[in-house]
Amino acid sequence: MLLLQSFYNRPTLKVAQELLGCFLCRRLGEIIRCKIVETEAYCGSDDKASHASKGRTERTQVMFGPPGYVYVYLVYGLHYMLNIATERKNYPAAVLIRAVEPVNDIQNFHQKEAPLLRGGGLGGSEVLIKTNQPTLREKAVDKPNLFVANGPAKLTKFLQINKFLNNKPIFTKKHGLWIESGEPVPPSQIMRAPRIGVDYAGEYKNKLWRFYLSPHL
DNA sequence: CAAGAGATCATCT
DNA sequence: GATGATCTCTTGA
Repeated sequence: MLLLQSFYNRPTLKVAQELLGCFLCRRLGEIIRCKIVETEAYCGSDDKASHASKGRTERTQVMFGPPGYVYVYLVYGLHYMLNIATERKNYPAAVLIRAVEPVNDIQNFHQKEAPLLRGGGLGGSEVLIKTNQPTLREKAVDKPNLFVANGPAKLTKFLQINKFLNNKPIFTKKHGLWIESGEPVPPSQIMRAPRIGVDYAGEYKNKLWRFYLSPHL
């Protein structure tokens, strides 16, 4: 079932958790369906880790807009991040999608990306996969689905998400990017942790606003 | 393994 | 002019 705008018009911490287990869908010729396994919440102007803490700017206006709109921006000059605005208009908040697992057999499409799995490093979200261990490398070859998109920049690259999707609604299939509900995840399966890369955020750096499902290898 | 650096640019001061 | 809501590769123990 397609998630409608009302789904996103709720407290961001709740939306971030309920997105786990849902399916991020992208139409690129075929439809690629990916299970969402890691998210982060960015809540309000007081949240020093949030772009919105600097006030309303051209870049951050999406976060201040109505719920259910896509916020895509470039970090470190090369990586796109995928966020979805949450809560009411004028309350700046969003959920960052940090990791997904393609449901399709990725060998069937995206043949350009597949070679990266063979030789390249793994990296990715530190909680999901701990780096370059040979055993994990072998599993990556064996189960590429778990590794192609286990990081916020890796998933946007894999799904070809860039600035063209900025400010587009995700509660319709019109723009080729939408989210479908999945089996509800029991609260006991949801892990919490501090958000990544926000050491500058004062007291907010310690907030446990990152949510993920335990990796299954 | 852990730690560090490089890549590279839109955005904001 | 500085700075990242990152990833990958290299180095060195």
